[in-house]
Amino acid sequence: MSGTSSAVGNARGSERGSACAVAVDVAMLTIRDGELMLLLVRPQPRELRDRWALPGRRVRDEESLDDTAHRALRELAGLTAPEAHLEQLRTYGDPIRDPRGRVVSVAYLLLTPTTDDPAADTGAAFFPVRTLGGTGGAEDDGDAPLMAYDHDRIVPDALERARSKLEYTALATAFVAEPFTLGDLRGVYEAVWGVELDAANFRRKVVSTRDFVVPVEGLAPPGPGGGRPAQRYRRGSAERLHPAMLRP
Amino acid sequence: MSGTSSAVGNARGSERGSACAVAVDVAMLTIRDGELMLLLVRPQPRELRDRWALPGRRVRDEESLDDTAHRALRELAGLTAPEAHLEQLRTYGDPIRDPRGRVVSVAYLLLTPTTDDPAADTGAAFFPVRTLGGTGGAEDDGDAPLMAYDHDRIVPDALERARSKLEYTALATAFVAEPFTLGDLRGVYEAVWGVELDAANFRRKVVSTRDFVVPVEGLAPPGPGGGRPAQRYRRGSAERLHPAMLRP
DNA sequence: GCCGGTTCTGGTCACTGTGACCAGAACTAG
DNA sequence: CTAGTTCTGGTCACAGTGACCAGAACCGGC
Repeated sequence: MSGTSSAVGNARGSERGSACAVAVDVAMLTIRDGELMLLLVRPQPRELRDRWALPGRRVRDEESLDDTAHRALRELAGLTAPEAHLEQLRTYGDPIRDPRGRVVSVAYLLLTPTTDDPAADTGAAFFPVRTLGGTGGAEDDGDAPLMAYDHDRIVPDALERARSKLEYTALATAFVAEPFTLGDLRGVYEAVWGVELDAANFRRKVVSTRDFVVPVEGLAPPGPGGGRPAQRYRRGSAERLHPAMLRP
Repeated sequence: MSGTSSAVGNARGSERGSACAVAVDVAMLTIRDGELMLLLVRPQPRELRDRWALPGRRVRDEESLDDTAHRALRELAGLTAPEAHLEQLRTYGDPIRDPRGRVVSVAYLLLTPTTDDPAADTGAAFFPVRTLGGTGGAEDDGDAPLMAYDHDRIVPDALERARSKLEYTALATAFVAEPFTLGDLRGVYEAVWGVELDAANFRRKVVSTRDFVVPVEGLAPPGPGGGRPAQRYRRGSAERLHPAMLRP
């Protein structure tokens, strides 16, 4: 960023850098009904109206990249995600992407507890990741939503990032609202990884990791179907898991 | 990248995206005499001539980001790194960085076996990472080279990426030329992590990881001071380490 | 040739963390 | 009350690791 590169200094004149457009695309993940969901919007170009895309906006002069990410969600889906975890995924900069000119896109990953539905007039919607195809899910079937641009390359990267970060960081807590139970947290891992975990072993691991979660007053009532009431927890201060919790 | 973001579609006119400059900065790491080294160059702006910077160039219209990274090395240090591992680190895009205008910089990490010295007329040089300060090295002393722009934020990120990637990938082999010995490979870990490893345990771990390294014909002669000749190896096809080799 | 120092290679042993599994606690639904 | 559910706590066998030891194969100096 800033200061970027010695090239800038020398030149403006002598260096042949073009003024590419810079955009931010956001892969917003959340969990609904035990399923990992991704937010998609309708691209604005006429010829792409039958496809889906990650919400994305051009970066403004005075705006940080993180701010652009939040603005994209607000403007294109009517959503705000103040509690969310936002991190850069990577930057996609192939010269040949959009015939109308070069746009370098900084992709972001956003993890958040279940939020409101997208504003109806935006046409945005949450899709179960399982149905997207080519994402490691079970149903790589044909009726996956068709993606615009190169977003079918960004989405798998975002999912892989989220899945691997759950292994060695305490980021799973970004998906649940406080207070939560260990069952809620286990549900996060199961939804993101698409596997079933042993409740007892999961509990042992989480509780034995210092400051991963801290118990708070009170018990959570069982869901429909019964079960013993569960201890409530809130996020702890730990950021990394040592050793990692590897997916099966 | 491409296709970047629905924003592009709608607008060009209606969307208020500015045409930021896009640059690539490269953190080139290699190992010399058992020490981890970072390539730095002299910034071109007059007022920054007493500082050091990562080699960086503006991205050209027709050029991929990866190509820009290689060109920066070639033009600013006279170096080519065909065998190297090149990966994106992250993108630095704070609005306030260079007073002359906004430049979004895509930082790259490049790992390579020991190469030639930089071309003398470029003023580029390799610095022991240990002497850079604030990088987890032992000597965070005052006479660390002064960095230009925000490159003092990029460098620690690059080092942390390299250190953590050695834990869970087979990337250490990117630092050694083939054929190599397990002692060479152990030297990579020791240089990057700044620790000493037990030779026997390291050997057990590496050899037991399928396709991490594969033995080749012949023994490497001992260095000065003696020692038993060592088996030669080449890189295997494995990319990830299961389970990870954690730094002590 | 001998001897200490070096590195490489192969082995043992105790300990940690994990997966598989079991069982009781505490609830819901019928 | 009973069957089914989830939560919580426990055992056991096993894999991987760190610490350590010892022999193999080389060097240099005496």
